[in-house]
Amino acid sequence: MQKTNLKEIAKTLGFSVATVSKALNGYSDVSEKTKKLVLDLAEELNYTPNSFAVNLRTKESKTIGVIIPTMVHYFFSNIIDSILKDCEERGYMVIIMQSNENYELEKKQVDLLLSKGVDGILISLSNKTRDTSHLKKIINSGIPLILFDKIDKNIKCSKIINDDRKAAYDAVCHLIKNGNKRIAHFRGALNPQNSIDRFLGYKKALTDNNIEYDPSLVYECKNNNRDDFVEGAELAKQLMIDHKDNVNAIFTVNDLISIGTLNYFNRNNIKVPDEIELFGFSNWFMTNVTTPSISSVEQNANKIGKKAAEILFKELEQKANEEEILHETHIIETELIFRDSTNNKIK
Amino acid sequence: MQKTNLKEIAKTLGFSVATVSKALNGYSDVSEKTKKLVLDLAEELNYTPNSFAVNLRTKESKTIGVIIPTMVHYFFSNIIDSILKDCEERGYMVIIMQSNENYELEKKQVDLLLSKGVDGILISLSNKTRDTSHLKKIINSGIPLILFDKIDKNIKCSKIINDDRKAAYDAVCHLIKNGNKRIAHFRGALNPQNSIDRFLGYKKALTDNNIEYDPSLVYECKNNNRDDFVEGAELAKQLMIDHKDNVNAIFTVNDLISIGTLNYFNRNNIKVPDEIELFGFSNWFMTNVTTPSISSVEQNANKIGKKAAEILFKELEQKANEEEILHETHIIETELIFRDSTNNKIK
DNA sequence: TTGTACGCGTTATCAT
DNA sequence: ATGATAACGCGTACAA
Repeated sequence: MQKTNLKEIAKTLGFSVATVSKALNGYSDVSEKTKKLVLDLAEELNYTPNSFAVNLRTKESKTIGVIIPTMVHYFFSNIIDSILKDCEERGYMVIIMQSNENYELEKKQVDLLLSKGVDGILISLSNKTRDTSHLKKIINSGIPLILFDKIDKNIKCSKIINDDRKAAYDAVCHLIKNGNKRIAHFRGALNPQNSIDRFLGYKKALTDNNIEYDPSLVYECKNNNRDDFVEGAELAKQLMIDHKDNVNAIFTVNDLISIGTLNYFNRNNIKVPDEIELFGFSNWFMTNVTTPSISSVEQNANKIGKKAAEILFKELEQKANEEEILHETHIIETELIFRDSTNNKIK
Repeated sequence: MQKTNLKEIAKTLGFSVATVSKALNGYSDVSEKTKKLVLDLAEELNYTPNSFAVNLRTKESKTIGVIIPTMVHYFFSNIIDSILKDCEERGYMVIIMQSNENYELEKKQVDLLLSKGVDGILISLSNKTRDTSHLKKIINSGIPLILFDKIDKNIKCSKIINDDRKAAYDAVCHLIKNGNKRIAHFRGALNPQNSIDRFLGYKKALTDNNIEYDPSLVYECKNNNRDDFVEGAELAKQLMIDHKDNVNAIFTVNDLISIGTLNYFNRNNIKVPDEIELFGFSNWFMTNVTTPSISSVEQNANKIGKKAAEILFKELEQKANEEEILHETHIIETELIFRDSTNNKIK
């Protein structure tokens, strides 16, 4: 079964290509009879327009591009999940690329997407991205760009983020309200903005509550992803060596580190939350099933993805209508999820 | 900065469009001088060919489509990960769609991909897919189709799979060699082929070792994904009620169920592996960090993705050369990973 | 209501 | 070595 085209249909029906095209696209200036004739034959021949030609003609591809650091991560895969669903409903397709936290790759991928003629681009920047010329290139091309989660504040485009600093602040305040004064922080690497913001939230919570900030209680996790578990356990061990009886709680930059930490405590008979409380970040579903379950921060990844898509389509429409495009920064609310790794008398 | 095209370059340089095109595409019949002239100007103007036009002309899009049941799953996200990497290297883009285990959606997505003019399609079928007319449509369109993991044996195309039955067989044989005779199986839902095959492997291992198959030792997990943890714990509880002192080991259809099961045992002071041994499936990284760690089956998701891409590109090339396309079924080897939830004296 | 004719940007053939 | 021209399949302004 070969693909038919307008010419074929026109020829067998004795009409012109133009009439057939109009009939198929629901133009009003075509008689009901011929319209039906055309539609029926098109149906029968299983006609689908050649998108290459349509793209060339209309200059849009009904395709958007997404660049993320990695796919193999529950946070990002959830974001992608909702982006896909949203785009699907609107008849758009999604091209996904992974930067692998590699700036050069990210740059190359932007070029690829641009050359491919996508209608819009969503990016969560790699940790190594400093230079943003590639982003400016997108904007100069007149293609809507939305940054999410890992953003650059100086780029003139819409952004969808969590308020990491506030979320961390709230989590640590909860630990403080529980009566803890010596609160450690297993922070992320030094560069990523999220990691910085969570650290700053932690610090501010302390000072706002008149607790002296003690740098020796802050440990840095350098690894990524899967190794976080191991590093969480190692840091827990080190923390016990350094501060044994002088620490009441830990706030970790992500859940896997928390789980690693918990694992160390469980193995060494250190009672959570009685001897030490634990607060994670991201509300990965596994935190709900550890023993004890771990309190964490829900980031609402699905909402981030959904909002990102929503704003993109809004800008696409504004562009089509030649309206002015006003960029927005949306802050997706986070929630504290209280579980058994913290005392929760006061909420 | 507006997009330039061949006409622009040709005009400002005083050449014809044809010459410019040739120069850019490295044809030999163009003088070095003009070649350099063209390339320099193209560079300066930041020329990139309009892919819509290229697609229309060459009839290929350098884009492939992938349909999977869900993105939010470590197995699939790992497969996607390696597909993306492979395609990237070859300058191809990847459109990803999620069927959400919904047949109607899967069918619609195939149509979308076809209408979009992708050069090839990779699919892992939804559990509900019985009718395969949409797959035949792909084949009739002359577009290479590769099925992976969740396949339909009757479709004439290349396939990449694990040998689930053998993997399950091997795992259960290991449990038997450890001296266990009463081995339970927490199987998956009744429909999916993987779940059936793992069950059959379990059963065959028993009979091959002269152990009577006892249906009351087989429990069905009906849930998907995240709830598997909870169901694993519930089934463990039920198993203890039903067979308390008359069961030595459990083989579960996936790791999350194993983890749920382990969690129940840990909470109830049932020693793994001393009182009961546990074998999972998929080698999710979390099995390595539970206490005790859980023996599991490595499926080599990355190899599956990589091989799927490799075969696709091979067929693409064969098609381009008008060679005959011979479909292959590749079985990606699995490995037993022995950890602390089983006794491993004999391997 | 229908058809003619052109253009979208590129590649490829065939002259020159 | 270079260029004129057709073609890919479609949409649309304009003429009929």
